[in-house]
Amino acid sequence: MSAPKLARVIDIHALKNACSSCSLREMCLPIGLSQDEIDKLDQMVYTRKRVKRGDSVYRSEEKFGSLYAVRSGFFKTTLVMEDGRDQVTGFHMAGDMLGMDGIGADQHSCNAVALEDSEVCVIPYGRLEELSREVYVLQQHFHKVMSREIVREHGVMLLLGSMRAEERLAAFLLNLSQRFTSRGYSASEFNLRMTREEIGSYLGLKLETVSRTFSKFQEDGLIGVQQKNIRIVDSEGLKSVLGRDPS
Amino acid sequence: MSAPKLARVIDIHALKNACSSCSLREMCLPIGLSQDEIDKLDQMVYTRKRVKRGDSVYRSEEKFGSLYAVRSGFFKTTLVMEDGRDQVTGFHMAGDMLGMDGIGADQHSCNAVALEDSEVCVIPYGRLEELSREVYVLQQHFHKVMSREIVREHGVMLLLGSMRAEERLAAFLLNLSQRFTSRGYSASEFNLRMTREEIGSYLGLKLETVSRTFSKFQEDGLIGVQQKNIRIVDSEGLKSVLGRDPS
DNA sequence: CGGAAATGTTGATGTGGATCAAACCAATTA
DNA sequence: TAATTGGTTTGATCCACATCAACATTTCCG
Repeated sequence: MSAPKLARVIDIHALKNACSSCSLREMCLPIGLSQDEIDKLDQMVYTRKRVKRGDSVYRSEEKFGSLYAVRSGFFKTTLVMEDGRDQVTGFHMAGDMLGMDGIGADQHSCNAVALEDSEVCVIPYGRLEELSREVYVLQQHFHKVMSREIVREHGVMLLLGSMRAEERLAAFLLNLSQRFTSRGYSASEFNLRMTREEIGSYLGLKLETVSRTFSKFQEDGLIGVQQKNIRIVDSEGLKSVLGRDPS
Repeated sequence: MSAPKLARVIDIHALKNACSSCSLREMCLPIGLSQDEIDKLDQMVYTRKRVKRGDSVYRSEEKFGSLYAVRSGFFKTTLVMEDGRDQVTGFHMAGDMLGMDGIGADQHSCNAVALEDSEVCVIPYGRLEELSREVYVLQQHFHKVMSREIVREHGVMLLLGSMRAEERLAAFLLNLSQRFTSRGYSASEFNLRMTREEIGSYLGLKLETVSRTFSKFQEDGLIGVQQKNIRIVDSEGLKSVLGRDPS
């Protein structure tokens, strides 16, 4: 009588951890894989890890061993200069992959910090390499994920190198909105998980400038701001902030 | 009498194009491969392409098909915004890999333009995928190359987001110097292949600021500048420009 | 060669965003 | 309910870099 019960417990546990039943499978590693192939993934991704707000998944200089797929929650990645200045290099949400910076030198080169209580799937890198030699679609997909990270960073470079404060913040909001949308959340209303200072650090601005610009957007009827809550009122207007000359 | 002659011509040609005899094999794809494996590479990299100064290897939106290893010469990669503003996202020299931005969306997302007459090895991406499924060391190496590109871009983000003009230029010069060194050229004297405007675009500065900062470094005895020729006089001094507060 | 175009330098002035400073607000904790 | 803490807003002022402008130098090419 107890054996079946135990079995069921294990089943439920397996189910909970499986890529095959993950709601993110369409935007995470399993994209395009057959059932067979996803089963292989399930064997590879055998750990889930909770990360409390403020804790990190990995830190700069730490030995690299695994990639991490964000299962739930919200992360920032940061770089720190010798003199202590630091910079946010990205914000990451469910379905995003973390840790690819570590492959090249076999140690991480940034910190991945949870901005709220979160959960990641641990993907042992050696296993991923193995499996992607066997499963073509997986190899292909993994390469795309890395490539897209490169392209994402290109975009940030453009933002930091060529845009004015208002453009940066507009681009930031539109990008967040788009990413929430593609995850099935509202495009027009969401909660920021990061502080003004973190936004500023990401955008190469000071927190006061971020705050002032939010206020200006609000006055101009583009958005509604109330602390961390953002409503996008006029998304076309926001878009038109990009690439319009200073006025 | 003519057969051997022809054969020799072909040999020389093959030799010229072969990864196995390439002087860059220690910093390009062949790193760590056995003779056997390099022979396979030779079959994959069967085209060389000359690119004249000003011409591009690929352009944004173009269909992606191959990666390119810089064999000789010097390149910049650039992004263009809708409104025409453009931004240099990198400078690339012998041994560097170009085109990885194209994998994710199957089309290139930047322009790769030769800053001097150059030569690239064409690496058909499908073949690279195939081969890296067979040859573990190649897979590993390719992943490292992509990862390092991510890390390089992190560095640029830090530079653009957190450094002042002098720091940016010092970091730029030190980086160039280091890359020339690792290719066997002088660490202390080299020729810039790009204009002040291109440097400025890369560093998020105007060309006038670049020019002024060069002059200042010269006055301070850190470098010697004569148009495109740069001599690094006091590399420790240059390093100390980084992360020192405005003075 | 010589003239035009591109590139680089330097000066004078302007400005977007940084810095400094003071409240304000929301969430905890006592 | 008050006190504390971390985050946000807003105003006043400052400065690093942009902009505008004039000129110098190099490169290109008929």
